[in-house]
Amino acid sequence: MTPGELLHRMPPTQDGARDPLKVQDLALDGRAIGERGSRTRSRILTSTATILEAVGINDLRVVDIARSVGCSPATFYQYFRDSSDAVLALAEQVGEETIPLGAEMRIDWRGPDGAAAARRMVDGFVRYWDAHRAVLRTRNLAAQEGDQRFREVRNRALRPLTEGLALMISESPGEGSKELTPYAAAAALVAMLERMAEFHSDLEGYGASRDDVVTTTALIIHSTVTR
Amino acid sequence: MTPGELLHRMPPTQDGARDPLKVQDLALDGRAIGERGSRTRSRILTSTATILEAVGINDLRVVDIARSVGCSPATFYQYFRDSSDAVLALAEQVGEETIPLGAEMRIDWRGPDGAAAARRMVDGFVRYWDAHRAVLRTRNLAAQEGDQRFREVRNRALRPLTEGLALMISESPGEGSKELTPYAAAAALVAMLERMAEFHSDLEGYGASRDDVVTTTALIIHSTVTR
DNA sequence: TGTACATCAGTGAACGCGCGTTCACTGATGTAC
DNA sequence: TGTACATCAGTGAACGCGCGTTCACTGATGTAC
Repeated sequence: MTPGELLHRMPPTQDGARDPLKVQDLALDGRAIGERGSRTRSRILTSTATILEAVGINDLRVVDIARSVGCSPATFYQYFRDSSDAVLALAEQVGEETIPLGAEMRIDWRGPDGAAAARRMVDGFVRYWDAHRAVLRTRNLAAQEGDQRFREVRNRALRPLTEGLALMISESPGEGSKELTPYAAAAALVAMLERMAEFHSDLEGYGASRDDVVTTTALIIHSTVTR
Repeated sequence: MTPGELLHRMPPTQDGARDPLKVQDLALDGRAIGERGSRTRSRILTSTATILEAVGINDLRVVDIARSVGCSPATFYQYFRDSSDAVLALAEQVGEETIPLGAEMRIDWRGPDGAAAARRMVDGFVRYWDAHRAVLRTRNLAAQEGDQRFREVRNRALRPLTEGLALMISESPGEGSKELTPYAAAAALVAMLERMAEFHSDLEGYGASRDDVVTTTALIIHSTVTR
């Protein structure tokens, strides 16, 4: 049973207002969203992702999304404010998936499995990008353009990595790490990691395979964090 | 004397065609650009840069540029195909300025002045970004969106850095650098450098000063290249 | 020095496309009794 | 089991804004003689 269904079966409260915690289950015109509605909503999201991949955010049109879903533009506006709102919802979904990558950082990277753990993290991150390239690219572009909503979604998604790395650096006993500002270094490494994940296939044109990119990136991160 | 003036005083060739090397001095409707015209062209570029800074490329309108220059939109179209064409011209101008940064890489970074040279390079690069933030941001956004013209301009501008770093890594005698793919590592480091230059002021909110960012970034680059 | 001519430079006003968005409506589904 | 009612869901068609772009034109400048 979906949350939508659940809400649907709940009696309205005395003044007709709904539980504020469930406010996300209201359509934008104030209707409650039932099972059928939430299926439509996710079909819209699926189509949005497909079109986004094909044409990019600048040419993403509500009319095209609606056509590809097989509904009227008016239906789209029941669920989303505009096309960027739908993309934001996609970015939020996708953002969740970084959490498992944070697990590699609870291993001691100075230990015998350290370099391998770093490599697993990088490899996982690149695979994550390969799976969601269009949405992640768009999220980052919007964030870079200054859109606060997308910045927050991005920061939240990257937090397991950023904080994991910053912690490692700050706890590092080595002499070399004294000069590093942990948070700045972590931000730098994550920035590098993201760009490599985004563009690794471009580098193949210059003779660096996907594997080379992963190895190289992991090595830089690992050695910076454990120096 | 500007190239425009020079052309202006040249006699037309027999068939009325002009030297193809001077084709950039023709307006888009085929007229030759004289002194007055090239002054107008650069006023348009100046206004474009100002507006770009204020509103970003997505809200950059030909009409607004024209108004701010004090001319008609039709005049704009004498010199540029559209607003992105003007931004491209700006990006080309600004791109030239990375050349001096490449000089720091002709120093031996393993030597006593190595770490300082790396720091000077990073510091110079951050200052370069501070001076041209709006144009560089826009150039990179367009490049990331896949616009080939902007990719080329960006790659050309970064080439002194990318190639300098790749060369250093490939010539490095150290054991650790054997695992690095020089070109991939150079691309990774430059990516990191760019993002730090772009966002260093954002990091101040997290307690990392501009100086911390420069030091940290320089350290990561230096130690990766000389390991 | 003056005049005719070629060429460079700039423009006002409008056309028209493309898309976002909404309105007033019909249809589908669930529930109470 | 049937019927009335409330509520959820979806829509066709159109309005209208905002901007890119162009046309047919006037004005400015330089040059030949």
